Amino acid sequence: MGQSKSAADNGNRESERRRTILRAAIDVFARKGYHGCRIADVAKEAGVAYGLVYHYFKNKDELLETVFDTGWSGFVTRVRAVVEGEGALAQKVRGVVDVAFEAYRVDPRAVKVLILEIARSPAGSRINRQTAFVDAIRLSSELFTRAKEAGELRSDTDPLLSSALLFGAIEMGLTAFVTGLADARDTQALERAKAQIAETFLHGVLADASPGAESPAWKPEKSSEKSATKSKVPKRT
Amino acid sequence: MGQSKSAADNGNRESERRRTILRAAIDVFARKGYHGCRIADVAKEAGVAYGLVYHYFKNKDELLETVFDTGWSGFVTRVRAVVEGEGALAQKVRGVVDVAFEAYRVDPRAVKVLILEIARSPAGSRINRQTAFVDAIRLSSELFTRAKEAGELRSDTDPLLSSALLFGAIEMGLTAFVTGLADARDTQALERAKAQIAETFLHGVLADASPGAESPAWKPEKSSEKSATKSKVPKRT
Amino acid sequence: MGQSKSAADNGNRESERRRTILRAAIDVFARKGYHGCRIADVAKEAGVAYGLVYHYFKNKDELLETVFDTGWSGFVTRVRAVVEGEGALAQKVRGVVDVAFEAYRVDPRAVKVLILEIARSPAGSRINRQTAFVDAIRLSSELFTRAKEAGELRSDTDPLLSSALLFGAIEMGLTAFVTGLADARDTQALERAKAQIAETFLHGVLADASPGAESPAWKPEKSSEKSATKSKVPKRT
Amino acid sequence: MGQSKSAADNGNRESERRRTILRAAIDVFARKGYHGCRIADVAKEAGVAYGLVYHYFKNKDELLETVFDTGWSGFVTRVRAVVEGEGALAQKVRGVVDVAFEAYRVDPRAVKVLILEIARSPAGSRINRQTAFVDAIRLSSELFTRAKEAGELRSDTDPLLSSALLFGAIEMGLTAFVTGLADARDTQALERAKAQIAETFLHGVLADASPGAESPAWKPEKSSEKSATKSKVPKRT
DNA sequence: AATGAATGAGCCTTCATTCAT
DNA sequence: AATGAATGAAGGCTCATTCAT
Repeated sequence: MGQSKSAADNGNRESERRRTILRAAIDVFARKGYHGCRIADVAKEAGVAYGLVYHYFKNKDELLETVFDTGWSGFVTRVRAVVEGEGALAQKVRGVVDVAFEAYRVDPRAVKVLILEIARSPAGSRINRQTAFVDAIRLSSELFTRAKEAGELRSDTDPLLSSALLFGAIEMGLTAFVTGLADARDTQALERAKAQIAETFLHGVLADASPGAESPAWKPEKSSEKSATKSKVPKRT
Repeated sequence: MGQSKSAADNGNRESERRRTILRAAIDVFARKGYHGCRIADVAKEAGVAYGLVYHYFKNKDELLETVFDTGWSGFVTRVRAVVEGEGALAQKVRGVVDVAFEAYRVDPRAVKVLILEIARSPAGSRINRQTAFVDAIRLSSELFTRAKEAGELRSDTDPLLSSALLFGAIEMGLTAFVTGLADARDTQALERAKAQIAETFLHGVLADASPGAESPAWKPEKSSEKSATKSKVPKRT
Repeated sequence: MGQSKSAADNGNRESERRRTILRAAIDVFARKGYHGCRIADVAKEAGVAYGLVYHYFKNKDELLETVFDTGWSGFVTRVRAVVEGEGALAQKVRGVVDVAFEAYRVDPRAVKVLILEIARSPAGSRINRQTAFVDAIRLSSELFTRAKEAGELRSDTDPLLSSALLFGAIEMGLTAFVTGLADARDTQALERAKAQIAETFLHGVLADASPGAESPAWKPEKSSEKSATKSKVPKRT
Repeated sequence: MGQSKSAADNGNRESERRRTILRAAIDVFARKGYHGCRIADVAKEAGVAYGLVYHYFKNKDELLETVFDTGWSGFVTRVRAVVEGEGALAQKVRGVVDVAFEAYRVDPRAVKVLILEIARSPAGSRINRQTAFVDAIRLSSELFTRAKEAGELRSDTDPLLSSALLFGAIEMGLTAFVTGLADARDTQALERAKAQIAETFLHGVLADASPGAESPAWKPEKSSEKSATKSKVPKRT
C-alpha cells in the first residue's frame, strides 16, 4: 500500500511535472515566440533542470506540438460540440465565436500562442496552419455544407471558404485584443466584438435600408435575426 | 547618349543587384520562412557572393524589414487609393479585396511571405503584426468610420473591428489558397472567393428568405459586379 | 567518506575543467597572441569540445580578462607582500624584481602573455595597460612616496615615475629573455639580470671612480647594501 | 615640359597620396590599435577610396610595416647620431632620452603607435619587438660596450641589458604620458621626467647620504649637466 | 590613378540534444 | 526521476583582398 501510494505519488508527480513544463512552454512561447524560446527558458520557467524537459518530451518540436495539440484539442472539441449540437445555423455560428472568446478569457496566453505561433514552427514540423486552424475550419465547413443544402445559405457560397472566413474574422478579431489594438480588459468590448463578428458574418456590415429593419438580429430588444434578414432581402436585386 | 546610358547602367546595376537580392530574399522566405532562411540561401538564390548581401543590407533583420516594407508599402498604397478614392462603401470593400487578390495573382510568393511570415520575426525586430496588417487595418477603419457616420453601417459596428474583420476574412481566404486548401491555379475559384469575401462581409452569409431574392449580387450570370453594385446601392437606405 | 570524496570530485572536476581551459588559453595566447588565438584553438588545446568554453566563460573577452586577472592578481599580490613587508627600500626593490623574475621562472609562458599581450585586447575590452601594469605601478609608487618622505630618495624624484621606471626596466629586462634577445635557459644570466636591474635602478649604471670602490653594492660577498650605500654616499658631490 | 611638369605633378601627387594614407594609418592605429583598425577606416581618414590603399601598399601588413619603418627609421637615425656623436656617456644617455621625448613632443600619436602597437602585429608579420625597439637597443648597446671597456660602467653590467633597461625606462616613462597616467600637456612634467629617467639610469634613485649632496646632478640651479657629471663622478667611491 | 562593388574565408556565438552520474 | 556538464553543427557577420570599370 505504501508502495502503491508511492507509485501513485510518483505517477502524479510525473504528470504534474509534465504539466508544469507544458504550462511553462506555453508561457514562454507566448512571451518570446517559438523561435525565440530556448529549452533552457522553458526549464527555468518551470523551475526544473533542463535535461528534464527531454525526459517528458522527445524534443523541442514535440513540445511545441504538444502545446498546440493540447490547446487545439480542447478548442476543436468545443467547436465540435457546438457544430454537432442542436440549434439554428446562426446560433451555432455565435456558439463558435463564443468558444473562441471564452478560450481567450480563460487563458489569453495560450490563445496568443495558438494564434500568433501558427505556422511558425520549423519547416520539417507537422505543426502549421494546416493542422491547426484547418481542423476547426474543416469541421465547421460541414456545418455550412449542411446549411447550404438546407437552403439557409446563399447558393453561391463555398462552405469551406465560408468556414475560413468565419475563422479569419475570429482570428483577426482576437488578434486585435492579443496585440493590444483593442483593450482586452474591457469585458464590454469583448462582448461587443463577439456580437459584431457573428452578426457581420451572418448579415454583413451594411445597414438595413428599410425603416424598422435597421436593427440587426443581435439587438435583442428590437427584432429577431430572421425578420431582419427577411425585411432586408426583398429590397435587393 | 552612350554616357547617359553608361551612367544609367551604373545606377541601375547597383539597384538591380539590390533588387535581385531582395527578390531572392522574398523567394527564400516564402519557401523556408523567416527562421529557416539563411543569408547563404539568399545569396545563392540571388547568384551573388555571400558578403554582397551585407553590402546592401546591414544585417538579416534589415533585409527582412525591407522585404516587408517593400511588400506592404505597395499594398498599403493601393489600399489607400481605394479607400480614398471615389465610390460607395461596397465598391470600396470590393476594391480592397481586389487589391489583395490582385497582389496574390501578380506575386503569390510575396503574398505568402506577407501573410505567413507576419509576426515571425525575432523579438527585437520592428516587424510584426502591429506594423504590418495594422497599417492597412487602421487605414481602412477610416472608411468604416465615415460610412458609419453616413448611416451606411449598422449602428453597433465598431469601425476598427469591422476593418479587422474584413482583413481577417481576406487573410484567411488567401491563406486557403496559399496553403493549398484551395486551388490557386483555378482562376474561377479565385474570382468566386473574391466575390464571396466581399459579399459575405457586406451582406452576411445568410440566404435571403424571400423568393427571387436568393441571388446575391455577385452571381455573374445575372449582373456584373459594377452594375450589381450600382443597382443595389441606390435602393438601400 | 566515499560520499565526501564524490562531492569533492564533482566540485573539483568542474573547476578542474575551468582551470584546464584557462591554462590552455594562456598557452595559446602565449603562442599566437590575443588576436591570433581562436576559441577553437583553446578548446583543442584543452581537449574539450568547442562549446564547453562557453559553458565556463561568457565569451572570448571574458576568457581573456580572466587570463589577465588571474595572472596579474597573483603578481600584484606578491608585489604587495613585498612592498608592505619589512625591509629597507633597496631590499624591497630587489624583492619586486625577484617576484617578476620568479614568476617568469615558474611560468614563462604566462609572463610572456602578461608582458607581450598587454594592451593588445580590443578597444571595447577592459584589459589594457591601465588595468594591468598600472596596478603594480601604483602600488609600488607608495613605496617610493614613503621612501622619499624618509629622505631615502633624491628629492627631485617623482614616486609614480620612479615606480614606472622600475617596472619599465623589469619589463624590458624580461622582454629580452621573452623575445630571445637573451638566453632564458641560462640561470646565471637570469640572476645577473635581476641584480643588474635592481642595482642600476638603485645606484645607476655609472662606475665608481675611486679605486677600491669598483665593487658594486650588490656583490654580497663584499658588503651589505646598507654599508655599501653608507660608505659610498658620503664621498659623493 | 607640360609633360614633365605633369609627370612631376603626378609623381608628387602620388607620393602626396601615399603620405596622406600613411599619415591616416598612423592616426587610426593610434586611435584604434592595429587590429581594431580596418583598411576602410584608414581610407576614410585619408579621404580616399578604399581600393586606393592597395595601390600604394601591398596589404595591411605592409602598411603597418611602413608605419613602423618610417617611425623607427627617424628615431633610430637620431639615436645613432647621439650614440656615434661626441660627448661623455652621461651626455649621450641624456641625448637618447631627449630624442625619445622630442619625438613624442613632435608627434605623440606616432609615438603612441610605436610604443603601444609594438608586438601587436599578426604572428606572420616581421614587425615586432625584435625589429622595432631592438634596433635601437642593439645600437645603444655598443655605446655601453665601449663605455664599459673605458671603465665608465660598473664592471658587472651587461651592455645589452643596460641598453634594454634604458629603453625600458624610457618606454614606460613615455607610456605614463601616452596612457594618461601623467599629464602630457604639462611641459614642466615632461622635462622633469626626462631628467629623472636619465639620472636614475645613471646614478640610481637613492639619495646621497651626506648633507649638501641631496641635490641631484640634474638640478639646473646648482650645476650644468656637464659639470655636474664631471664633478660628481670623480667623487664617487 | 582612382573607385567601390564583389568575393569568400574565417571566426565567434548559440542552442538543441546527449550523456554520465 | 533528475541534473547539468558536454558536445558540435549551424549560421550570422566581418573584413582583407581582388577586380571590373
